[in-house]
Amino acid sequence: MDVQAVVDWFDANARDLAWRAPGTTGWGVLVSEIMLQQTPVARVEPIWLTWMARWPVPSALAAESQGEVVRAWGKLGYPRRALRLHAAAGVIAADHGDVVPADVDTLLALPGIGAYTARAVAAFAYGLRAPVVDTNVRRVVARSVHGAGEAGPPSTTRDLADVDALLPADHATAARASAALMELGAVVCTARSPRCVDCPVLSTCAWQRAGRPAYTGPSKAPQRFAGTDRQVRGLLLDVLRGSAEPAAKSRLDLVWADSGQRDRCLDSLLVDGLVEQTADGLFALPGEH
DNA sequence: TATTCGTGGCA
DNA sequence: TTGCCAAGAAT
Repeated sequence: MDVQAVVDWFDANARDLAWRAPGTTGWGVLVSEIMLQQTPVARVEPIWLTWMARWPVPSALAAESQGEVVRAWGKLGYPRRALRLHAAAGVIAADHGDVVPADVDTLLALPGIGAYTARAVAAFAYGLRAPVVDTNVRRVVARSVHGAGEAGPPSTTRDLADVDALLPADHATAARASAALMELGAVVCTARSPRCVDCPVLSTCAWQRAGRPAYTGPSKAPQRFAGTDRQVRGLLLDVLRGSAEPAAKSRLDLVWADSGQRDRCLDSLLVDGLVEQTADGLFALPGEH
């Protein structure tokens, strides 16, 4: 595919996202990438702005209690991300001079940072050539290169190689291309109702040339939520987020009727370190009592 | 490799 | 109304 065409399109059409503002630090990029995992841009932006004002450097976040960080995470979802980011900030402050590393392998060693986030930070914060593979890029490659309606099951090794083959040699342009491919998937080459009329690589798209065939690969497991432990954990944690003082179990019991599931979920929150029990048997966010 | 882990908007 | 989807990581 013609990656340069995507970069040119990006130059003219990039969204004006808060973390793309000139002067955003590696820390700012890292926080944005963690928050954006499985979470829409619109929900992240206000929280990110709050965090940057409150904790402008890793050591500032690391000095905060876990509970306060979980509370400030609000309803972004997957609150273990907040705990892991807090832990990563501690390592960055202690071992890396309070500066987010630029090296992919060093980033990968930090809690909560995986194959995507490590390369996203290297590319977007430091302008390095690193194949950034997220759900958007996987879809763009599946369509424009492989002619498939959507990406098949992820394979880090194969996905990285696919994107690596597309990136130009020099760091700055490659980093720009990584951002451009993601943006194309997020704005034009979307999962449903792709806006192909606006696509900068329409003329060379393998999926388009094949007549936009429907996806034929294995179907992904349906993503349920209602009635799951995820929902119950969310309800339990929401009580503690909204409470300045530790709460009695009787208060937590109100959020879900099934006591077996309720207790199992509370226990898993304790195991995860998202909730702590005080000496007098009450429940609270960690480190706040 | 397949599951688990929140939350909410939208077609 | 409800299933699908949203810049994944850890296990």
